[in-house]
Amino acid sequence: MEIKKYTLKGYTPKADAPVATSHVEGLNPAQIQAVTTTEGPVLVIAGAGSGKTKTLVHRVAHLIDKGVSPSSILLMTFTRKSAQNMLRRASLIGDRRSESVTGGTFHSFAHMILRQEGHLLGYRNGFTILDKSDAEDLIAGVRADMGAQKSDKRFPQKGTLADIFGKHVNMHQTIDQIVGKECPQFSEFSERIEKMFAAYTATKRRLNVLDYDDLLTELQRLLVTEPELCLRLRQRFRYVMVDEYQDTNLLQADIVERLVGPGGNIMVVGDDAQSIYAFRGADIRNMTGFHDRFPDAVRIMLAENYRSYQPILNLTNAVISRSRETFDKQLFTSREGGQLPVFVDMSDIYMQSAFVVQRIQELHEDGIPLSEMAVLFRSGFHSNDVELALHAAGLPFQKFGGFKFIESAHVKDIMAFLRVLQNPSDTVSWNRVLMMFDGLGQKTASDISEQLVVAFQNPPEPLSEDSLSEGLFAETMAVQQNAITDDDRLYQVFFQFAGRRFGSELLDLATTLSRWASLENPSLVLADVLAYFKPLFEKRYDDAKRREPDFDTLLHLAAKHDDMSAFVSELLIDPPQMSQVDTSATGSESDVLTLSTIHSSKGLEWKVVFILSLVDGYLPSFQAMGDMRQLEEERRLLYVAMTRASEQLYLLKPNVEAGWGQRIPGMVMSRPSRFLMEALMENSGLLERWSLTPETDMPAPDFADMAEPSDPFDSRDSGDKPKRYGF
DNA sequence: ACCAATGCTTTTTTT
DNA sequence: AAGCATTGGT
Repeated sequence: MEIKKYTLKGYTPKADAPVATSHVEGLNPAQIQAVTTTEGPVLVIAGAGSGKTKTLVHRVAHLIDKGVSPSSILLMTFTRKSAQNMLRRASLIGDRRSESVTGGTFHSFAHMILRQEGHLLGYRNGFTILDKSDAEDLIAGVRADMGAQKSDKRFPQKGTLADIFGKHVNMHQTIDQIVGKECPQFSEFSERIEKMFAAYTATKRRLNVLDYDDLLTELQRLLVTEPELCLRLRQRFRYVMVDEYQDTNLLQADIVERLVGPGGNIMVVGDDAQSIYAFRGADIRNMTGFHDRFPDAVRIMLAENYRSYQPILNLTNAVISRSRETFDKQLFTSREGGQLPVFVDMSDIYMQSAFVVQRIQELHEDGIPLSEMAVLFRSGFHSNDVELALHAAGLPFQKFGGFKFIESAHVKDIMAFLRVLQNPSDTVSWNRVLMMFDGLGQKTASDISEQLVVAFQNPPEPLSEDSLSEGLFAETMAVQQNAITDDDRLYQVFFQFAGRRFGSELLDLATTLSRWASLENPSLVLADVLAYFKPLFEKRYDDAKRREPDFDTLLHLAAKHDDMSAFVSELLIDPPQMSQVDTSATGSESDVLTLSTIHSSKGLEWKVVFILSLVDGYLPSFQAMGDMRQLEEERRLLYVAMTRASEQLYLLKPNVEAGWGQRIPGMVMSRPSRFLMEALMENSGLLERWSLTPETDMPAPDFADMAEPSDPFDSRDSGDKPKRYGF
């Protein structure tokens, strides 16, 4: 008889009685050492699937069990979601106190501190966060102000400038060094670029905005310039743990070091073989040089794999062992059996989609839930065709990575309204809002927003400084300068434009904004904003119908917050990573397939994993070819993807037309990823090859020209019979 | 001078 | 799908 599950809403179990047994049961010796070495610096090298999360979870529980206050534990993870997951798990084996552990990303932690202490650096209360494209817009403004013509191809574009600035702050190198290394063709401009960086930084201050990198640099500045605060934080967070340490950059390591202080308790966990974020400044020396920073660090290695069957590990080990760098661990497992990873080549991506759909349906019918299967790929758009096929087949899925909905233009429009409420000096958002009106373009918009900045930085009735204590003064100023309610500064500025085509709309906007500012609840404000925005929206986007469902998504997110500013900033700092959901088939979200970029799949696992388009040019990607270090990162990317699988791994290689790219148009990429080829040089038996046969009796495509003779994929020397696979 | 519509190109990966 | 440059309209 089947037992139906029934969830009691609003009911959470009482805290378990304190467990007498220690939190080391079911752990191996290395894991136990990691859990129980609580004092001093500890470096844990944790291979893929080695129970890293479990170890961290047990360590939190163990610390609390020992009497450490949960509020003195800080857990830094890659996404806030994974921090929450861990703490939830810790509460299951320990007690609910672990839920009050502080956990999150570097950025969210920095944000939290800056909201509390940012005034020490001169930030006003409602500072807003610039995402990448906002930052680029602002940089474009600076670039123009400093006399670079837009069309001046010889001077770096705004995106390039943003990259240079980002690397400069994250990698502890001068702009000149970065330019020389990353884009030597711009070397002659490095002085001007440096000046622009200074101007950009000054502008952000003036506008009371921070970009992503500022969250980190400003936290660092705070720790340096406010020794008292630094000490206070050290005393508060006595036990610091950092997950995915291989993907941190020098700036983050510096923050950790200051936060921990000499003699502090720090555990970092990472895997040098899974470092995949060097492109944004991650530096593996944080791990390899950990001993130099913390000379008495204890080093622990977790190499036993509890996730995958041996045949999968054999292949992943072969892939990573060809790396230029040396990794001193080979994963092993005691999980017996398991099937060989499967390699399938196809004539095109449509065949690939058909295979994915059909195989998933079969496995699903065999009883594997969709939630235990994932389709992984290098870049967001690689899954486009598979998505169509899944939709047509009625298979529900969710997609992670690639384009995020928070970045789409219409969502940014909506958020711009909320952001000017929070920070009336945010000209980037003002420009977005203002340009929605007919007859109001870039020039007028930036004129108006510049006036607004001035107006809001000079309150109509300045307070006399000596009448108030210093602290109270700062606080009052902050409130004054951010209040859009009950003052006529908006009207004063907008009124100058009353005669223009958009004049009446502007005055209406001022009234509307004041009304919103008086509402507290994010859901209420958002609902009102959406109603106001809708006519503008429909005029602006000819595909408005397709975009409109996002209104509901946004309302849904707003409902989770009761504070406006928390809603606005968290959407940027901790964006919902899901970029697309298709549950049209079932209407429910209980059992859905995962599609994900490899980057977003980090730390997760599935029984069955498909890796799409394992073709040279996609993985490794074209852009990475020609640079040894980037190429090695691509290899590790493949390693990460393959080690997500616990039971079945399917490697798919369609021929791909390089339609749009830098490369020769019409070129067909048909060679399997070089990393696979290399891995199979010594032992081609690590894989099983399937060949696909169309249901109709069409002649099989000819792959003979795809491979060179020495190629392990050459069908001429594959002795075993290819498996027939019908469509 | 400024705005808006059009047509071309460009697409890694993410906090 | 969004950015960029061009062009035509006010």
